[in-house]
Amino acid sequence: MSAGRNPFPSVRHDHRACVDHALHDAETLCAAQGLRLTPIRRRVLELIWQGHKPRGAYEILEQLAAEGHKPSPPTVYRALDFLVEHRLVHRVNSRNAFVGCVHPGDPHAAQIFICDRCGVAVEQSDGTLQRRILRNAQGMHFLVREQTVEITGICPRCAEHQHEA
Amino acid sequence: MSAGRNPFPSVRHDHRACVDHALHDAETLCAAQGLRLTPIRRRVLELIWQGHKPRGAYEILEQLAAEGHKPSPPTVYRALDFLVEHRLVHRVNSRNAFVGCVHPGDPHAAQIFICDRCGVAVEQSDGTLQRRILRNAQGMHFLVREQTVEITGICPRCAEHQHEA
DNA sequence: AGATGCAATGTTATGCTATTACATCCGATT
DNA sequence: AATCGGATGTAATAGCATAACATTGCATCT
Repeated sequence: MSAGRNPFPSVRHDHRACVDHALHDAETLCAAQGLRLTPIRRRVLELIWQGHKPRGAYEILEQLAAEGHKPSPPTVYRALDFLVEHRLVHRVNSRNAFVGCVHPGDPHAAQIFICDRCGVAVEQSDGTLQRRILRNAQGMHFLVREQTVEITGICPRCAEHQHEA
Repeated sequence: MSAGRNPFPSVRHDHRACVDHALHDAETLCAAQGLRLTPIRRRVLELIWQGHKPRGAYEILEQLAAEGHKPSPPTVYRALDFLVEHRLVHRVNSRNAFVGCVHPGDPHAAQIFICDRCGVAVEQSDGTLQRRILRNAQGMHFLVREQTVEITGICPRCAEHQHEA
């Protein structure tokens, strides 16, 4: 997945490795925690990892249907719920979509950067930022359950190629 | 609106003052910028400010219908688009809802704290936090268009009364 | 007045996102 | 075999948002 020190995935990165890595991590994590990575859950995770762009539930649904499974919405949403709950994917609220988590199982608070042009999303976990949010919350006696930080804009690759196309 | 130094609105705060203030600010801002705060836009803003809980578009729609207006979804969404665009309200992505902005017209990046129990949302604008996000983005050559920070949890009042109810 | 242009609103239909409620299946345990 | 619980199947519906096109109403120019 890496393409130098910029976390944005290069066009040329070995994406198969991303997928393999994600699935392997998921299997390890589920085995360790006694969770069942069923075929559907595994397949949904795999579809989410087809790229670095957040995928909608119905997009996944259609791909499964194209394969002959023809599941119904609850089936997909249940798989997504499982994956989100166990921190294998992040929900991207600003897009109503789901993207693979790069630190699976880790109870981190991610910051997600999403490109308006190409749709690619990358995740960062700035502990300092996270702590600042927690500190602000404490300052008003607010008990944090979840924090979501989503930043939209133009990714480096699209910025470079802005003159083209 | 203020209830001491904690930004969470007290049960006893003078909410009429919140609404009056918000509407007055909106009128001033629209006048200054040559924008038209039409009756529908004004009414939608007023409905959003009926409380400090984010309100859904269809919730607003139903209230308007109850008053005899019977608008259709696009009418409400157009008003909401206007209010969001001109920074009179914030969209709360994690709830698909809209809440009044306490710094109308100001191009700030807000952090919104939302109580899971009572639904109240309050807004903070921590410049340090905002700059940290921008700095992180710059670090990966990402051009920020918009940043949304939403924190869910339990507000101070609900935390106090957790033993009750 | 009449013509023109533009922003706002009305109207109809539809698309996309998500959940409720209930039935069935299947493997593990007793 | 009986039972139990988690996972999945199925049908219906709820909730959120927009596309496409018609109409209105006001400002401006002639």
